[in-house]
Amino acid sequence: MQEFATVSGISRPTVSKYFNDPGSVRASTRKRIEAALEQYDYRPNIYAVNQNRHLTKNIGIVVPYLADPFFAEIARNIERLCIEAGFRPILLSSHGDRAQEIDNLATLRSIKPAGVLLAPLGRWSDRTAVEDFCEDVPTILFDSNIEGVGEAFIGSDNNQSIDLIVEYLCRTGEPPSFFEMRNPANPNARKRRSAYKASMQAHGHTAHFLKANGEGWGFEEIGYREGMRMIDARRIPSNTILCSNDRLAIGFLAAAYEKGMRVGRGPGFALRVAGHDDHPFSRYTCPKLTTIAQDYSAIAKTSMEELLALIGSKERRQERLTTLFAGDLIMRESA
Amino acid sequence: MQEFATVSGISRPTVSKYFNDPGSVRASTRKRIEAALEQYDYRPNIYAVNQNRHLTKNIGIVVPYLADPFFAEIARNIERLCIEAGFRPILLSSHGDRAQEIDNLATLRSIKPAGVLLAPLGRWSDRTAVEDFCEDVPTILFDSNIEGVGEAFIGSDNNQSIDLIVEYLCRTGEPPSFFEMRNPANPNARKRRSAYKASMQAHGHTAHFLKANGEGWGFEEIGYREGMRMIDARRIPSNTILCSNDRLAIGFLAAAYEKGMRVGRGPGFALRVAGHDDHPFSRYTCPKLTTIAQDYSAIAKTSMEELLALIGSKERRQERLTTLFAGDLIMRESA
DNA sequence: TGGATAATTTTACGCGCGTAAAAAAATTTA
DNA sequence: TAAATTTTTTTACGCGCGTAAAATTATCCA
Repeated sequence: MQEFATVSGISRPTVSKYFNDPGSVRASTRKRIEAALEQYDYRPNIYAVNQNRHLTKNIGIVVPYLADPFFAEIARNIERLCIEAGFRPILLSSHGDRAQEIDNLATLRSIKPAGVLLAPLGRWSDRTAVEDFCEDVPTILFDSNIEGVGEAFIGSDNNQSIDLIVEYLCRTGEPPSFFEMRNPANPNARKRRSAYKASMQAHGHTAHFLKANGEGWGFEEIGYREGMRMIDARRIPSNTILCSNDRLAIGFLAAAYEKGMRVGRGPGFALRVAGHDDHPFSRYTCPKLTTIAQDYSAIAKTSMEELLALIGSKERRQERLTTLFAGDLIMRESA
Repeated sequence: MQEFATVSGISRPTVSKYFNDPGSVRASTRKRIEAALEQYDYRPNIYAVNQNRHLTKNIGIVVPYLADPFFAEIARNIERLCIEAGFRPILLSSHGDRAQEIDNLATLRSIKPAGVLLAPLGRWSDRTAVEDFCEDVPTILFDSNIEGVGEAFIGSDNNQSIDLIVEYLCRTGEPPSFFEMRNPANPNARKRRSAYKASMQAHGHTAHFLKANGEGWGFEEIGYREGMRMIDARRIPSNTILCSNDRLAIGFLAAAYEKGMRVGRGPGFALRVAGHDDHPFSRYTCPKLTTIAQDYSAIAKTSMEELLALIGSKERRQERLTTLFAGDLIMRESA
């Protein structure tokens, strides 16, 4: 930097100021620096910069499972917003694994990020570890809530969205059974379960659950395997099935196809199947999946804004903020 | 570190040595340090460390499109191997965008990584930018080859795999037409095209191409839209279709389903459809997709090994190495 | 037990930059 | 044009660590 400052005819501290905030130097000096910059293409050493800045310009992003295109998409949104705000995103995936999530938080700690956007594993998360982390680093939770942890939570309004699709299904055919994991790791899954139950009651029907055995994040496989089992066992009392998420639905649709059950609405169809999330693949299932679209663009935007506000204010929130976005019904052929 | 060294009764340089390589200090001192470590949980400042180490312990990983589960999976494999080797993986996605790829390389430059594993966009890559980068940073290409760029390329043997599936399809039914992008961005796609042509000739058939219009990385959408168009136009001369990759096949299958064409082998089926890559979703299509499984575990492993060797040797390779792995035929219901 | 060898300590410098304080210069305002 | 204000320069220190060289200590082997 000394060299570069010399050749551009500016003092080093001024050049340093420029890189921290180009607007903080006079317009004429800024021009001179930028002119020199094109000639010599110097760039500050990121490690030296971060060592001396107490607050880095890094923002950590943690998602529970990056191989799920849903999270890949939302992460991409957040990354973009992050860069636009002048920060450097550090994307980490927990790969559905508790230990990996803890590792990721440790990694982020060492990075000394200005803030973190965390979509936790949920029930599998080490609550204490996450809590400790949130004590030290300004963190905002998204997608999956852990009550009381982090400065804020931004997610979807499962009550609204489930009621929306239950109402639709009831209005246009038999009331749906609810296909879900027996022991869902994701808090959303449990919210959706109770939302389904409440919604069914509100519409004067009794809830019926189809519980899939299995652990882990291989939802398609579980949906397929357990779907096969249930169809074989004739355990399905309704011709309408609402799946807790699209990935389960994708597996279930594969099972229904293999069993020769025609999925769709209207006469000639044996089954209606609906999902939740508007997974990127849900428009290429057979038939295309009727589902709920989460507003992940809004979730990404709000999460980022909230985090930037938190970073800017330099102090923590008094009360924890919860923001839920409504989902949209995406009507396709499956229900 | 000085403080920590004092309380653990060791000198700072020795502690520094320990963190660079725990095996480089005497067993007794190692024990003392580790004991103190549990009490005081000190950790070296990563920025100060990287500033002073000429070679950081970072390894950059760039994939062209992380929302594609195929790349998410291979990235996860590489990340794991990276950590096991004592390095820190930095995962970046180019999101199918040329400018983003250039950005990613710039980001990696600033990180001063020990080495980089790069799966380039292919035809869309800025060859000069990638070349310049590879001059400065030890880089190994995987998945997509750019001839002459990087120290090595590790990928799949498209000639072998395409011949394998063409042979299978010819042996068990009508010889396949080849469904592909008209202007494929991916070098593999072009290799597969010529491999298909050669294989068909070798089996005494003439090649026939179904060329899909469209740009970008939305292969499912393109496969669906163009599949619909071709089926409508009755442009498909064979009852067997080999798709250049699984994502196109997923879209095509959705089109076939919607058009009421039963896909599968044997009597009663209108169409056979095969893919390539063993995409994570290919086992949940309707019907399940017959395809070629790339050995991405081997690709990940070899790429990593090659890079570590490169980093270890401190000098570049004399001649560029190319390693191709054979694919396996995955027989499912679609063909 | 006495060297030979290996490991550690002491001392010191440098990495590339942020940043504070005082002095100097440039710009704006009256 | 002189004074007030803003910006830049000069000077200097510190961040937390890697690492080199010489001196010291610990360990090993015969």
